[in-house]
Amino acid sequence: MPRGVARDHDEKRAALRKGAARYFARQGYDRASMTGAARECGVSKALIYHYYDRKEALLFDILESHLTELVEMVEEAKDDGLPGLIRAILMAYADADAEHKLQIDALETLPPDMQSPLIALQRRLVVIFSDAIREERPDLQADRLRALTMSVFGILNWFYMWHRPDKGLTREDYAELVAKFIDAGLSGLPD
Amino acid sequence: MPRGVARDHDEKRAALRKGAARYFARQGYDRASMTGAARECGVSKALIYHYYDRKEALLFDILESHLTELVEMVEEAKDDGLPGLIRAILMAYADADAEHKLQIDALETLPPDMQSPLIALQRRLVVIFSDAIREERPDLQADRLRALTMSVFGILNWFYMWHRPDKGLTREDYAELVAKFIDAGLSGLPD
DNA sequence: AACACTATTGACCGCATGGTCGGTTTTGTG
DNA sequence: CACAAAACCGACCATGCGGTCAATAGTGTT
Repeated sequence: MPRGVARDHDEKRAALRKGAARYFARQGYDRASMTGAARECGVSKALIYHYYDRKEALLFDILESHLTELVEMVEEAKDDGLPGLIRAILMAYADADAEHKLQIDALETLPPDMQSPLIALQRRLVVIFSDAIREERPDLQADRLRALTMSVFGILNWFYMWHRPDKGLTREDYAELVAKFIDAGLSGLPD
Repeated sequence: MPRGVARDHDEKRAALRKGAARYFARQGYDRASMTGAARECGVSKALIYHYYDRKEALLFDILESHLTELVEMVEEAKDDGLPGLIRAILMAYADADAEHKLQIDALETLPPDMQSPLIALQRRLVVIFSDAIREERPDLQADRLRALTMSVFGILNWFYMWHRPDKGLTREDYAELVAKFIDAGLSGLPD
């Protein structure tokens, strides 16, 4: 047996993921070209096609590894209650704004069979949050629980759209503020 | 003077806007082709270029007329307090999910000089909401006020991502629920 | 050292897309 | 009615893109 993949194969792939994610998020996945992604990573386009056989495969890898990490972090914070979850997810985005943006607006460009495992990961996040909310308000009907859960995700997912790291509240401060806001909203809700 | 534009010129343009918006939102603006938009509207591609000289001009018109309408409706509800605003904006989206989706994820594809008037319209919405929130909580510091305002927009803007018209709460029910949630959140917030 | 496979590249291809053009039909105006 | 411009179309063009290929350089294994 002559030789396997290089020892740094995984690191190389991770570097491509990171660079491509940054570039994809900046340009928008559809407008972003593979040539551009290659330039951003400092390699040739053909090399990317050595690691990934399609543009979609690269996007899939970016999203899957991001979501997997997210699920892990959130699962660890599962027992800290809703404020803990909010903090955990906002912190997990800290160095992954690009990946997060892609998750939101490029996932649907993938064909259905590539989407579904990613949607399954998203759903795990939703369930964890939903459970935490139900813990605070066990009296909520199912459709209201769902609506409130999605509202919380709205707050969280919108964050990267307006937050500028060098201006206004820090991530930590925002996590604290919004956790209190949501807590107060849930416990103050009539019914 | 031989003849001006047709009497139904504006209606034709509006129909193109509507059809194109639907198609653009479904496919994603970047993936959507002008040929496809033309097919959706039942006209030839060349005809669209008779009304709009670039793809971007069509998108701009869609977004501008949507945002203008939105600002109008929200301005009318200005004095109904935050719950009234929330209801107004959710209702305004009712037949404009496509336009709304485009506003969120295609605005940035426009060149800066086309973006800025649209951003100015968005900013008017933000100011109105921000004022309404300040009315409830005059004690909030500027950066917290901003953070909470954007959180409210997060909730509202995320709505179209998860809501299915034929399932779960109606728009009205959701507007009511989320208005109470936000109200409770604001008034329950310490400091 | 010899080998076999990986890592890496620049040049290339086919195709879809945004946009144009020349033309025909329709219609308001004098 | 005449006629000029608007309304509308099918065919066309140039460009940029995703993806391929043939070839070279590098490296772990025997």
